[in-house]
Amino acid sequence: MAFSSSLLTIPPSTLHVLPASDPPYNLLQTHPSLTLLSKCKSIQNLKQVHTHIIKTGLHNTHFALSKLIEFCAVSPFGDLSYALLVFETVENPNQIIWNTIIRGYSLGSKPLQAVEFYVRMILSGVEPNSYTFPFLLKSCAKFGAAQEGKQIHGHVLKLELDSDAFVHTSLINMYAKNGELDNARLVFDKSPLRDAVSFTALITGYVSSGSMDDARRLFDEIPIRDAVSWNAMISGYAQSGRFEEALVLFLEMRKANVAPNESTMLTVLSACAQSGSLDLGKWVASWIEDHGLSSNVRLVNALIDMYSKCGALDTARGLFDAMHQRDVISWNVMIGGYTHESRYKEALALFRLMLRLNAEPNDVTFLGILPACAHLGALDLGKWIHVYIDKKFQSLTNTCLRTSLIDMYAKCGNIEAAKQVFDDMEAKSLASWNAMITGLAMHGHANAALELFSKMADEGFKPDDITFVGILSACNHGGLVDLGRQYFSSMTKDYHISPQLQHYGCMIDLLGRAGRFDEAEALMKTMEMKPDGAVWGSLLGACRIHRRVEMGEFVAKHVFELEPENAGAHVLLSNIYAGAGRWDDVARIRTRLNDMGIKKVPGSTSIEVDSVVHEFLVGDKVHPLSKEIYEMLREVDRLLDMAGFVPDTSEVLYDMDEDWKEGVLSHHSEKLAIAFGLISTKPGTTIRIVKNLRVCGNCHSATKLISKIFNREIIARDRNRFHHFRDGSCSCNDNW
DNA sequence: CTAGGGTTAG
Repeated sequence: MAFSSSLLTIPPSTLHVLPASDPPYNLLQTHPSLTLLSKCKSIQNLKQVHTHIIKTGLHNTHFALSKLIEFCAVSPFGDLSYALLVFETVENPNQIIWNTIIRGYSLGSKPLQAVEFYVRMILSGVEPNSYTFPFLLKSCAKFGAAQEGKQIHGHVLKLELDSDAFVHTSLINMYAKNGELDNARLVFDKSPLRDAVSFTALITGYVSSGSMDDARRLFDEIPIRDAVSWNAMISGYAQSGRFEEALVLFLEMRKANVAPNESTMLTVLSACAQSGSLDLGKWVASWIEDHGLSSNVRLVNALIDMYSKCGALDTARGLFDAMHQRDVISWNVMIGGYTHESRYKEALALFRLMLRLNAEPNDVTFLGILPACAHLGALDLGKWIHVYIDKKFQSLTNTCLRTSLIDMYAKCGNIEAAKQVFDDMEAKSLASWNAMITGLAMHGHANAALELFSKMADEGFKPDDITFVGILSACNHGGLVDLGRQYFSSMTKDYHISPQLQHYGCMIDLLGRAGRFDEAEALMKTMEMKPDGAVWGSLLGACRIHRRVEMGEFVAKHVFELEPENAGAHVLLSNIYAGAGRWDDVARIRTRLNDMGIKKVPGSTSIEVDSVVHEFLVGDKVHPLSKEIYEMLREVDRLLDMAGFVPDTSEVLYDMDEDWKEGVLSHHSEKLAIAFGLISTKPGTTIRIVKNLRVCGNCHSATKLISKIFNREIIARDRNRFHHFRDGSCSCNDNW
């Protein structure tokens, strides 16, 4: 504490205040120097006015000096240190001048200096008054200075100022902000002063401590509610996730004929956004227009956010494009909207526009844009952002941002870079550990993931359900059946985490792959929830690996029941039939798929070259370098053929979609992307591709060979995991 | 010269 708190226990002296010796008030008030004061926009302006005041002899008046000090201390264009310089020149400053300096401190970043100044005021013999305490108490509230606040409360009582409405409310607010709700309540209950303002101060205390029901009881007692009281309650509900109640209260506010203001609408729009209440959101939009607030940046930002979260992204973009002025939040909201709706390419495009317009991105921008990089595999852009963050946010140890970088690097295939960021982090969060463990799991580094898990415990972190999804998927991708079982049981027994669908999914996938169908089935029977399509689907995949036709039929029935449109499952079943040479059944499925009009999600593969993401569909001929790509493809096939590669046609049904008719196996999107990578990057460069579906067996075998023939490391992400192809083999050990 | 709220992005 910078001041001795014993000073505060000095009873306030009763020295009288110096009588004012100023010329008549109205003469001064209209003095040109003082009119100029209010027009000052910088400290330079202000110094000129000060000079003028001195020249005209006004500096001998308390009034002019107090006005000057007030401006310096309170105005956003002022300067508190200048106010102090002027203060020191004042002979016997009066109460107003002392109060103004205290007020100035209460607004600044070191509000406790207000208390130091207050002590100085008392020691100089000037008695604090009803104006002094609101500033002082605000300082204590701002700084969380509970002890000082209590002592100051004592002074208030001694001076019998607790009957002043302003002081009274300030006391309630101070206690409420310092988390001493009981004291706040005591002050409130003891006084007959019960206006909307003091009610609201206490309500806000309850709201911020999460006691919405206490807040509501008080709110219902307020004799006359003003907009601020309504806003406090509405935002309280919104912040505690009770959006419906927030919106209902807003409607009641309308019924009570209390005019909403900008704050009300910001809160309401946020609640609409989070609860998907598009209709009410639209109503607010017209309210904003009717009130001539269409160029209010904050309101329009909130509208954009509401529209994009309610699924009307293009309406949001229309508003965004029409804005004359935007701030960083406008950007961020729009980018976040695209990311949220999985429109990653548009998110990146908007980010590029942002940079072109010289708008400065901030941490929130990157939290929106890094997941988009991660999804698209845009490693170059991700790296650029990493450099940017290191340059601009060096001093800032933003754990979220670092974690987002780990996730981006891992999902873009650069697990080494992810590890580097992780190791360099000063303050790790549970999310950071989870991102790293999940990343290692995706890359098939099962043992590294498990090692990190034990290290995590050593450093005092408690794993959560997400950690275990990572751990179990590590075991799964590494084919570690025994360890998988152990971790699964440890999760419930040692960590008391009840398994969710994802955990069961990992385990059943793991057991199925290992051919432990009985055990997988037994585990499914213990599930307290119904297995979803993904769980049955992974079992179906296991049936394909182990050529279990009958069980495959049984399992597929369950998948079709849950997800009749799941084309992937139909394809899997047909592959199972194809594996058994049951071509009639293969044809039957093909017909059924056509009859049902089920469209297979088209396979697409993207590859980033020179910071541009190129996307390929099967048989794609729209790329500007299409001719060269297909030339390379022919060369690839020729070399594969020479190396004795025999295409595996057992999964040929992958090609059954109408659009795929012309696409033979060799024109799968991953092959196109690899061919493009081969012609557009220097020899020896690692090729990184991202596929939206699972890699087909044929492409997997072909890619292994390509990595050897062309001496390239090829890192491929499919919808489940990573494959590192190198020198003719793959990191997944053909287990995927 | 004073008190209560809201701050849309994550």
